Amino acid sequence: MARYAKAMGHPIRMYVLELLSKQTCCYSGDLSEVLPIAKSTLSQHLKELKNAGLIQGETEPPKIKYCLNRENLEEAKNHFKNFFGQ
Amino acid sequence: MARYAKAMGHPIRMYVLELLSKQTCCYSGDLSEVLPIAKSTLSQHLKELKNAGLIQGETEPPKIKYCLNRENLEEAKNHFKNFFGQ
DNA sequence: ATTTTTGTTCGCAATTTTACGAACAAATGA
DNA sequence: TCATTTGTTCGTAAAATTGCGAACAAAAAT
Repeated sequence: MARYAKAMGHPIRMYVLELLSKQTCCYSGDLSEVLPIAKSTLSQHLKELKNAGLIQGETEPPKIKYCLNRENLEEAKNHFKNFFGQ
Repeated sequence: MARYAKAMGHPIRMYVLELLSKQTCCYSGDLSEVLPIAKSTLSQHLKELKNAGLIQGETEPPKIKYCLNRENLEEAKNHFKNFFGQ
């Protein structure tokens, strides 16, 4: 759970997650246009979200389509639900 | 929300929070006995949890009784609930 | 064949986090 | 009064995080 929380513990990453929870998928290029950070920085944040298992990237050359990792997100959800209580 | 998540993003801090959610309150001395870290390190983690608004310490000389900050925890809960959906 | 688009990786620097022990402060107990 | 208990703060060190631009790679478009 701490691992999930840690990944969620940055505004940029939280922004990405919330966006994805609203529109199923997105391209990192779209994010890059909106977010006030360098492409390389965004790439790192996406990598962290991926490593934490919260998102997954489907390569769709030359772009990459990012989606939530529903399975792990469900697991995370249950952890948080359990902790906070209902 | 990222702020709450960040505070929850460390195993020691998560351990403290889960303990407090099970037994309403505890003394940091009790934690110190169980956790494999120095007192000063524990003190720092508790301070972070306090700064994030997740716990509060009631001074009960010479000890300090720590409890969850129910109000803020409720706020955090709602954020997570909202994010994860139900 | 080149150029463009898209995104990653590589160095690098600055900052933050994590952790420790020593020193300190406050209240209690002998 | 002096020692003990409890916890914080300080200084320090190592590691991780955050962020950038430059260089790179792969596919698409011209």
